[in-house]
Amino acid sequence: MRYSHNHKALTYQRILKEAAGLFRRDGIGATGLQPLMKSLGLTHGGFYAHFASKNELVEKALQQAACEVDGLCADIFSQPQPLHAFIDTYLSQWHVTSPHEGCPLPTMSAEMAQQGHASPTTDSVINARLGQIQNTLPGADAEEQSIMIFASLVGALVLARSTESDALREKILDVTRNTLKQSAE
Amino acid sequence: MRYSHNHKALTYQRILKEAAGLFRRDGIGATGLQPLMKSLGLTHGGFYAHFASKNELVEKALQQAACEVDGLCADIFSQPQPLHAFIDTYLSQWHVTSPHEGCPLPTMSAEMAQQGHASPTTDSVINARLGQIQNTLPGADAEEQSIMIFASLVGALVLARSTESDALREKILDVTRNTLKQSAE
DNA sequence: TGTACATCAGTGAACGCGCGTTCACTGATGTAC
DNA sequence: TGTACATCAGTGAACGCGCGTTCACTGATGTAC
Repeated sequence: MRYSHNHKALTYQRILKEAAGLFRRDGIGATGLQPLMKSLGLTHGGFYAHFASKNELVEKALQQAACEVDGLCADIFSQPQPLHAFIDTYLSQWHVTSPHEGCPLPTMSAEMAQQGHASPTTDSVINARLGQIQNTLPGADAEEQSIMIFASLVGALVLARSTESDALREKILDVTRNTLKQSAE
Repeated sequence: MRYSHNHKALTYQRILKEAAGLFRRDGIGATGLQPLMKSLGLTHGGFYAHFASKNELVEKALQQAACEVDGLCADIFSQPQPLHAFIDTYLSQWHVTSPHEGCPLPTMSAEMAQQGHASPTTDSVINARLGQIQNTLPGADAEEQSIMIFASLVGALVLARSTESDALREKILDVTRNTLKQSAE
């Protein structure tokens, strides 16, 4: 082989990682394969040595983003993260201004659904988040509570990212954060 | 003048209405001006007799969508709609499958924010919905409650539209609907 | 009433551009002898 | 150790296409005489 035995696998991962970021930050449709490959110092023709089509990349990038966020949500020792920490992270300034590193549901999955390319990965990402929240809840209605909490988090994040006024954005984040945390005691 | 004195104004409104629907259903980037004009039986060149650019249309279409939804939310006698009715409408099967007629926040505003084209209209749409909910609430913390309720609605709608599994979608909608309605007594 | 003219909403070809995709090619490498 | 060869990740020109935008134009109309 021309390069080290895992050179191609490394390039594949670099493409995946970059795409997962750009798709979430700029949108899938707004991210061209040409600029994507160029940002990695490669030419666009080589893309098809790694993926059959842009659609395949989109699917794989969603999985990649899901894994990144899974890792981000689990703490260092793979213990369930306390609920208040998850809430703080999900509604942080960082998450609002860093969609390229954040939850792919309000960005990639929403656009994929709009284009009629729903993916089972989306459901598994939703279920992963719900399960993660559920694990921190004691009661019998933990599943219902987890859905309410996560829907609030997603909605507040979407609204916060859409607002132009800093005051309105802060109010949405603060109120949602505080209400969720105090209702969880 | 060539046509009736308000012919141009009518065409303007037809473009606006069609765009407000397509932008919400397919996305702004995925909606071309050529297909848009063609779907009205017009040619694309005439577009610029009505709007200076696609960006101007986007801004005006967001306002149009906001007005449509305002009208949809207010009841016939312009009385505030009962909260439970608003919740039922926002989380209805109809709203999930008819983004072209629904709230422009999870569709247009989210994409506009992603593209760096935040609009004051978005903030006013958010404030309008919050105010509408607030009017149905008695307590002193009506503002906080309205934010929590609306964030939950937006999040549940975004998640429901993204899911592939009917069961998961129904569960998200049902749980959010029921929990919000019973917590509002 | 009949004719000439000015208006202007809408036409459609053309512009440069970036898109996703294809493909004949390159050239640095590991392998075989 | 030295040379010839096969491999194959990456190159870059080219494809047809649709995009947003421009512009010289058409032709049905209301108005003026």
